[in-house]
Amino acid sequence: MEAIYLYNTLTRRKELFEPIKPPLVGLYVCGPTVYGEGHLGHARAAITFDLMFRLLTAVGYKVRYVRNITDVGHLVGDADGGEDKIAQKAKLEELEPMEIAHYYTEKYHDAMRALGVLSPSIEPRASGHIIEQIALAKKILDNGYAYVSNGSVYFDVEKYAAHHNYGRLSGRNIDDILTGTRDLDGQSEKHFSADFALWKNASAEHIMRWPSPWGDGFPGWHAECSAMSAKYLGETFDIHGGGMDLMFPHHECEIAQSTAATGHSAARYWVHNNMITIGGQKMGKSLGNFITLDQFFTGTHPLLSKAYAPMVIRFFILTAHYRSTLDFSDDALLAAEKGFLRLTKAWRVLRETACTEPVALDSELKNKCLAALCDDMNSPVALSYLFDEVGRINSHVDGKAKLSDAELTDLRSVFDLVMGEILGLEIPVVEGSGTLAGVMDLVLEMRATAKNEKNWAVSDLIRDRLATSGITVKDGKEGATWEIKN
RNA sequence: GGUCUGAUGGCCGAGUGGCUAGGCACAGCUCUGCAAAAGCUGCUACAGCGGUUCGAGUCCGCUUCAGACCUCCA
Repeated sequence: MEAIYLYNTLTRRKELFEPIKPPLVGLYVCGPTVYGEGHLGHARAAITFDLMFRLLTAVGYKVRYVRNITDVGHLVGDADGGEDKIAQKAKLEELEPMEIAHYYTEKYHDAMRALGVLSPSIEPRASGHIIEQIALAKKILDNGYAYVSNGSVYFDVEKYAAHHNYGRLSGRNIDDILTGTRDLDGQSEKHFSADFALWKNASAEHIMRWPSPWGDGFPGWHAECSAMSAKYLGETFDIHGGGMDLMFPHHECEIAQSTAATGHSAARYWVHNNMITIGGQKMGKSLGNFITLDQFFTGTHPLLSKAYAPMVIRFFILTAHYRSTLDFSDDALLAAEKGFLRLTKAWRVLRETACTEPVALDSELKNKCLAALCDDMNSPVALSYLFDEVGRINSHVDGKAKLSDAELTDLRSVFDLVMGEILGLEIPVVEGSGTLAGVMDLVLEMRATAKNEKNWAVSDLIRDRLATSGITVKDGKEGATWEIKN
């Protein structure tokens, strides 16, 4: 099995990945809070860990990939009167909270499918695990790391910090956290503002509520991931992933919760993807500078010159390493689209000319690509190796430098494996079948006749009119071919 | 203010001290009736200043600039 190296946020260095019980791997990733449209940032997180899921699987691991849906418990503000995001939106639109959650969950799934993101092994919802979250809060209470206050349960950060290292994931100093947060107004339910809710008392008008030993309420945001990861992956598991912006407080609190409940932290490797920026600034809800995935797919945003195929978005994201910020611009996307088209054209050639039988290969190209991917998922480098082959493939098509059958087969299996199986890219569908294909055959035949008669006026007219309709004619050595420009 | 990251050619973006990442754009050439497509060739950058080293984009220090987190955020 290929050795995989991953950058572990916990140790701030690249480490050899060693699962607890090979070949099993437990992977937990924070999914979306379903109260709004998905944007490019959601795509990046999903694609990053989709790549991890695919890579681990491809090298032989048996992965249980758990990615949650947060449909309750995510507070708008940390103030004591903080309202649940989904409940707030529901009130605004006079909908049942679950209608909101359902609507955006469906939209999220649609977008993920389009982006080639595989469905995880389990996709648990926070609202379906209230019992587990109550149990977690109880256990932490029993262990003395939480307190009940006015029907809510809060995690006692100061007490926890006295025995454990609170802040080790995010590199935060507990003294700074505590001294900086002692000045609470007397109204607060919390002892310190750094304390966070494990369970939240629901006020009379609050629409999302469940019974608990402390009265009606709802679970705190951080509790769900600890509860669900423990339920499906066990008290300790291999990898926990998520966006860098979740490092603090969310992931820090998760570690504290698990440690307070079980005596040890749950995940061994913490992996964080970086942000998408726009004009050098983080793309995000709070800044209001995000572009939704629907807008990309339809081209309906002032910053977009056109619609982009989901696969182009995926390719664009994979051209950067997951731990670097990736700056979005229409120009960058345009460039990515052209590059992607060039790469997939070569891939299509391989699909059409090379033998379909899978071969056991140990080619240099495959090894190079796998080595790059296994080195902390360096997708841009793997792609650069594939690009190196495009010239050879095109020369072969031009008849300038023939590739042997063995070479073609080898190239095809590497492209299928690396581009398809691991990077999850797909060749865009060309509607070159059925009625249209028949008509095009006829049109190109007529044009060929005109060309033979040196009737350039007619042949050029055909070509130009087709171009107006979005069809590009390309004259090759063995006759003309066509494709739909997208 | 605290903590942490980063600064690479026209643009995007890799680079684990030692020969050219790659893509897009651009220029020239080949092919072609013309064009498109494709191929070939060219384009050698690492914020600034010091230091370590036989050798630094890559390590160390300082400076400048940018960003992230410290509230919700993928």
